[in-house]
Amino acid sequence: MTLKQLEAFYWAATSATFLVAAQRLHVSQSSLSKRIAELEGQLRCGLFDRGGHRAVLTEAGQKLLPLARRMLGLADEMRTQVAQSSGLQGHCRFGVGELAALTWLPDFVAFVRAEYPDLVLEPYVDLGAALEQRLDSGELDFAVIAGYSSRSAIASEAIGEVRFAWAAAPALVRRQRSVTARLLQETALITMPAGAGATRLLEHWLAVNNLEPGRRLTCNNLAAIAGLVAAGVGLGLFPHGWLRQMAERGAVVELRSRPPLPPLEYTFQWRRDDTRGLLARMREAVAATADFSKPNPIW
Amino acid sequence: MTLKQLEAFYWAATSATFLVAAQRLHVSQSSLSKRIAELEGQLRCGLFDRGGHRAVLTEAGQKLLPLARRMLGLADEMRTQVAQSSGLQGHCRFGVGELAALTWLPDFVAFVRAEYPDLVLEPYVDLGAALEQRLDSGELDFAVIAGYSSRSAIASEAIGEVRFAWAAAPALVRRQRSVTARLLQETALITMPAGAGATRLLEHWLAVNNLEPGRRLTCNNLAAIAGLVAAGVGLGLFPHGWLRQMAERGAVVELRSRPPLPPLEYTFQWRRDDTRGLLARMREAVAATADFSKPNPIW
DNA sequence: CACTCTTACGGCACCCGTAAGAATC
DNA sequence: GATTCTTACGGGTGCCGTAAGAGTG
Repeated sequence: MTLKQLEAFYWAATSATFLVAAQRLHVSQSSLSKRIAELEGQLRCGLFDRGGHRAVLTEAGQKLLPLARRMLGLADEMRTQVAQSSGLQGHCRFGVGELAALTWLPDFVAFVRAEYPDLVLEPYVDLGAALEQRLDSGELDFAVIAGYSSRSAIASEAIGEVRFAWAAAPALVRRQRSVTARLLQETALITMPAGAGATRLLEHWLAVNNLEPGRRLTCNNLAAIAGLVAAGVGLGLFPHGWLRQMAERGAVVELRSRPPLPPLEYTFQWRRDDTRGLLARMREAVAATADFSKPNPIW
Repeated sequence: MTLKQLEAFYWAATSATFLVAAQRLHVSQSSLSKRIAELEGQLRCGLFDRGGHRAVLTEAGQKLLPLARRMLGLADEMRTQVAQSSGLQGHCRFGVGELAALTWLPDFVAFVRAEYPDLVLEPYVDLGAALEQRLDSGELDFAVIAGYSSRSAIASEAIGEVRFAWAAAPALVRRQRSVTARLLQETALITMPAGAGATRLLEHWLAVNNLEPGRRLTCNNLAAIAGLVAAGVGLGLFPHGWLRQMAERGAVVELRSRPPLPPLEYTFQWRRDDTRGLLARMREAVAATADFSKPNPIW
């Protein structure tokens, strides 16, 4: 019996498929399968029922799972308590919403690289809904996205909030500086796809205020949206701090709306059953760098 | 980091020397040393201070030790709770006093082999005092010997008692059937070496009753002593049940003493810091077979 | 047919044991 | 010099990844 086997078992048991678990551990799916088979041989009892389409834990496997979890937790504790390399090591795969990817991500990566030089970060950018699903399936260690998760297996903790403001090209709105029903009707509204936090926020605001935009244009890339807005294609929605920088260059002007958009709450989300010390450290690191409104330095 | 490394560290830390730990794990001392060095490399911190003659735990090592203990305990738990081979496996090295080796040992080995077919037993026969020392140094997992240990690191639990009786060749005592001061003076007293449980019991009895034997003859082999007694060389001391069988064949006769010899208490002894499930099982097995008075079947 | 897991197999890396070396008492 | 631990070095085993196979929905 080896730690590798137990690690393979743990991730296989808590991931959607063996393949997902294998990718997480950075081994081939074949290796992971063999590690588990080896463990089953050692314990002389099946841990997975391979009858169906996907392998599912047997009774013995379910008994073993908490033990394996404690075991890996102990291994973690050894590394952090004893190792004088006070840092974490290994890989950490996490999800980031598009907006956070363009504002907060560089700070976060820099912070973690300074704090834990031996930890390899693997950010994955996608919509919040997709990230939640990947979190649930075991592909990600954590995610930083807008709103709270509705899945019971996923825990969410508020980490910060972002204030959004409307933006448009100066030529589009001339001297107008507020969002009116008529403006919305006459111009396109450029947003992230449904499922993105900012879009959910916007939809809610529109419904509550009984407004409807004339044309909708969605794009899954916030930087592209900024370009579209600056080009006068339509109205956009951007974090406050970011928008200010764009406005200073005269690329866009900021518009006010009545009522103003509520702030969008960002949360740190992780699997409730994942008790590794890594997560507590990452939560701290996220909180320490939580400024989602900051303009991206490349702009 | 592997379980083998942690196992090596644990036994090295709790044994007198690396060599003892290596013998316990059935690997070469070189391998054990390298496993530990490897672990130190993984944790990036020294666990042993090799400055002196023997390696001694550093502060980090002392912090790691309880974690390693819990880890190995968990591994044990996995094997016993999950494995359908309901039994223990691996090696178990234990100490037995000479007397118990000739009476109780065969029963015990048979019992354990039936109950735990995958467990390899390695009995080591010696005097109680020597066994205690080996227990302390980490060479033995447990010992079954007379009396309680005085070492603080060793725990003792009463397991059973043995009643002794005097024996002599019929020709030596003629019609006399009791041990008198005169008989003791005139004939030799054949005992196990000092340090054996029965001998300690006897010394105490002699001192309390203010008696002194004429000649002493010690032998470290109880079977040999039986032969000597049967040959009329002197008086001997044997477990009650065993003596009865010898007496039935007419080889010896049983003598009574006033006051009679008190029973000799046998204990199961183990290292207080050894919390493996193996030990609890072995304690049960010892208790289940605790008949130290039974005649040896080979007689 | 797409997906998931297992089996076969060649290659490389790691770990073991023997034996010699360094250091302590 | 005896003991304890480390280092050097061949040899074998075990593990990995690629690729093909078997079974399910």
